[in-house]
Amino acid sequence: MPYGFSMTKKNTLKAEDWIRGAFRALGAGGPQAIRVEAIARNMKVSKGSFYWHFRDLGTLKVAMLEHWVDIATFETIAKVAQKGEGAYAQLLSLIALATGDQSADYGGPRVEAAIREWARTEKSVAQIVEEVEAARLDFVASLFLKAGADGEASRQKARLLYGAMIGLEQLPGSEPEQVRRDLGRLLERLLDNRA
Amino acid sequence: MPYGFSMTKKNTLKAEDWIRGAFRALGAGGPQAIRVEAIARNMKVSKGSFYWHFRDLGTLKVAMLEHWVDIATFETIAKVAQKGEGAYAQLLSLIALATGDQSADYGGPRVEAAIREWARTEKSVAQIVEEVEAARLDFVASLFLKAGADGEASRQKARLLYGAMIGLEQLPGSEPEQVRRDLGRLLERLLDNRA
DNA sequence: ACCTGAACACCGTTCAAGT
DNA sequence: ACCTGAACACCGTTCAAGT
Repeated sequence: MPYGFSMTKKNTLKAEDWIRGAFRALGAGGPQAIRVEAIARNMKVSKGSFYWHFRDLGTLKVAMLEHWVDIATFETIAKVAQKGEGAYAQLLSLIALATGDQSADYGGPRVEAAIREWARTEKSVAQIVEEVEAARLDFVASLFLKAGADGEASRQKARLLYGAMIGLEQLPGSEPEQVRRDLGRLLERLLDNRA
Repeated sequence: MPYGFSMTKKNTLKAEDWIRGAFRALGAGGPQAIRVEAIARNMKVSKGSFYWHFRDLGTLKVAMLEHWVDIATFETIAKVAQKGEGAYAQLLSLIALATGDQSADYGGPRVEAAIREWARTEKSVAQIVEEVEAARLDFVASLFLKAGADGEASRQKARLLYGAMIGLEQLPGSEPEQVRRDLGRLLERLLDNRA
């Protein structure tokens, strides 16, 4: 059995498994669904287990946000940057990363929306989201720059593309493929140096 | 017995008594101290009583904020406006109202600070506080206008006085009389039309 | 090392029953 | 009309005891 799929493996958890479980709860039920007891129930484990891995609920939340910052910003940026096939291909793969992976453990549109909702009610979270957003915009702008736009135009195009990503994902009933197609079209318009 | 002081009266409460109890909790323990059980304990009454007066905790919170808007804005403004002894006296009585009444049931610096803290974590509250702040600034500016300042200067002076009120009150260990004296001095400088 | 299970001290909400 | 008291279904946290 070469690839260790998910063969029910062992039943001992790591802190990361709790973080994964917490993200599932966040994506499914929003920020206030991050509760020790409920997550434990879903993981079919006693809540006492949680306290072996974390000091308390606050620590888990901080860990979640750190994780999210890494995955949702740096790791994604790194993945796209490593493709190194030119700006257009990189922008396309960014769109794919941002719209896909609904089943992803730590991310995907559902978690993104939940974190935005979280930020609406907790200022510490709002601050983190703001920073992530700035980093993402900078990165997208850098790709447009590489594609030939000048400084100001690249930031403008980045805002349009990124704004559309957020907005389209939050449109009720928008399917991932639809969103990806729309974003692809927008991207073409933005790269098309007319107007 | 002409004046009904607080002769332990009867023991039947009204919705308003719960609101008063909730404000005491807010002033003493901050926004997250607004809990049915804890307030009931302090009022020496069963928490079941609460549910005769309010549908749920959320309803109480909404009622508190409505009350606060009335008291902290319109009622104060009305009180000051009715003095009608000229702008200077009105500004002084505004300062007295804003700095005094630490023991007030629904207001005073302590509650003001707690509500500001509440606004930091709940956006609906933040919005209300913003509106109240705008109304207060408008009113203070109107007094400076009446005192002879022109439009822009009156708004500037209003911001300075109101900002100082908030800031001085939050200074750790600042006594009400000290704050009132400082604000009085600032007021003189602001009315003094040099500079 | 990792987890269970029970315990503790809280919550909000409901509701029959009392006055 | 207003309140009590108990009940229910939750919480977070701790900790001895198990493996």
